[in-house]
Amino acid sequence: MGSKQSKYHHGDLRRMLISNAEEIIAKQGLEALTLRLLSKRIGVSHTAAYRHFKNKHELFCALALEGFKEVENRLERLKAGPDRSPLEVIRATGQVYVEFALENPARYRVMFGHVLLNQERPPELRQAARQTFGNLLSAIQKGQEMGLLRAGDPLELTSVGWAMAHGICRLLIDGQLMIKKDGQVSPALFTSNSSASADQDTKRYIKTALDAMTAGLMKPGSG
Amino acid sequence: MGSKQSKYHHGDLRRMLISNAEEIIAKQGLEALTLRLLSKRIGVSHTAAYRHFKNKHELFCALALEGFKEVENRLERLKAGPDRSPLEVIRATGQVYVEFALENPARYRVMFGHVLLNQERPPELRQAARQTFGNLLSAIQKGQEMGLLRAGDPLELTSVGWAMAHGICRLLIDGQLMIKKDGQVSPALFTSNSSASADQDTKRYIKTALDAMTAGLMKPGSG
DNA sequence: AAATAATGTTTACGCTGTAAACATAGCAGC
DNA sequence: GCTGCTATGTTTACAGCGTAAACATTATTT
Repeated sequence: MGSKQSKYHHGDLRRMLISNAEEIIAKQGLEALTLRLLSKRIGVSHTAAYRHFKNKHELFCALALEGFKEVENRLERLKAGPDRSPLEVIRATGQVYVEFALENPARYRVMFGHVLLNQERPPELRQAARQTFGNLLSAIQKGQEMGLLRAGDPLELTSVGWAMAHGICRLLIDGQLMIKKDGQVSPALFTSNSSASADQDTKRYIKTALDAMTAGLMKPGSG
Repeated sequence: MGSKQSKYHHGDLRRMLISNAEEIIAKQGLEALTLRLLSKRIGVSHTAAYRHFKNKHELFCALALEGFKEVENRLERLKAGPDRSPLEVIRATGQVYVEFALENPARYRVMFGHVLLNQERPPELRQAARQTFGNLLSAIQKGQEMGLLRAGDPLELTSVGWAMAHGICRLLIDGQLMIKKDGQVSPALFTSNSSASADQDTKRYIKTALDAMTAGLMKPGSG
């Protein structure tokens, strides 16, 4: 497995495929990722990837898995901090999601879009997704036990919270929200193409959205 | 413009392209829509569409426009009914969105996904989108004036409400939520591919989600 | 050392969007 | 009623895509 130049055998191709794919989708977007371009970029024949992934879908699954690991890392850091109330945890979890999405829009789209859902997902990926979801679930369960949140099936309520956070992420990363320099928020569909969003105001929007999300999950009348 | 058979000139191709495209994405999904298949289906050469649309993007824009008109129709029906409180209007608007999305998933994806945003949108489409958004906006403004909703920039709050409704739609139409026959909700990413969702329980989920959405928009402490 | 497995390349196929050149039909002005 | 113009088709061509099959080379196992 000579890491120098054995010419024929690359030695570390799988790793390279994943990391280069991530760079491509980060810089050029999801649809810019083609197996042929990816291969050319690495300097390998355009079918070499097929020795490591059955098809493009499997590459996507691998990318998604990396993404879930990354999210999990960030959430771990949260849990390592001081103990917090379930409400704070829910909010912080949402924050982590949104931040991750904004920093990795295409990756987020792979993980939570419909791309993966057309075909079968490998068990590791399903496990990773379950674990990520579990973080929010347990916080919500705790919140319900303490009487802070809406009653009912915790899975359902978690899915509701997830939907809200997801909606915020999607609108932001799809560029649907134009947040202008004067602080005005307006849907991009309205406008002509001249995306310019002020970081400061994006933060304000996220704050309001997360406030509304947590408030929506709370037991009515406990605001 | 003989509607019979002039062989060469089709006479009504533009209309046919749009309606057939809608059928394709409704039945086979968004990525099944190719200009070549579409042309073949209509019985016309594979470049004929280019006399009516500059490229595929323009066809998408036309599809989106039809979608916005349809949503607008449904919202009109709402306004034609008895007067309602802003909160009821907001809720009903969300309901219309979610129902439309569930009935027209691929169309919804065209309208609100990132597909359209990479390239310039024609003015009519922007206007239609603005009008659709305006429905929610005016309800929210009214609700703010009446002191029912969170204070602050109405555009921002509307975008928050929109994000929540959008999140619900996306999770549902992307098949991210497995709503099982026993009423259990769980993310599809967890599971193996065997989608079976019970209609009844989907309705229950939507109800909870819309409850949470409206509650999230309300002024804290007025629950 | 020989056999086998892992990992790469070459070639080929049918699909895609779309540009360019050409063909036909309908309409305007004389 | 002929002539040209414009709208709307078709044909041909090209580059890029995912991926299957056959082949080549290197690594590993026996």
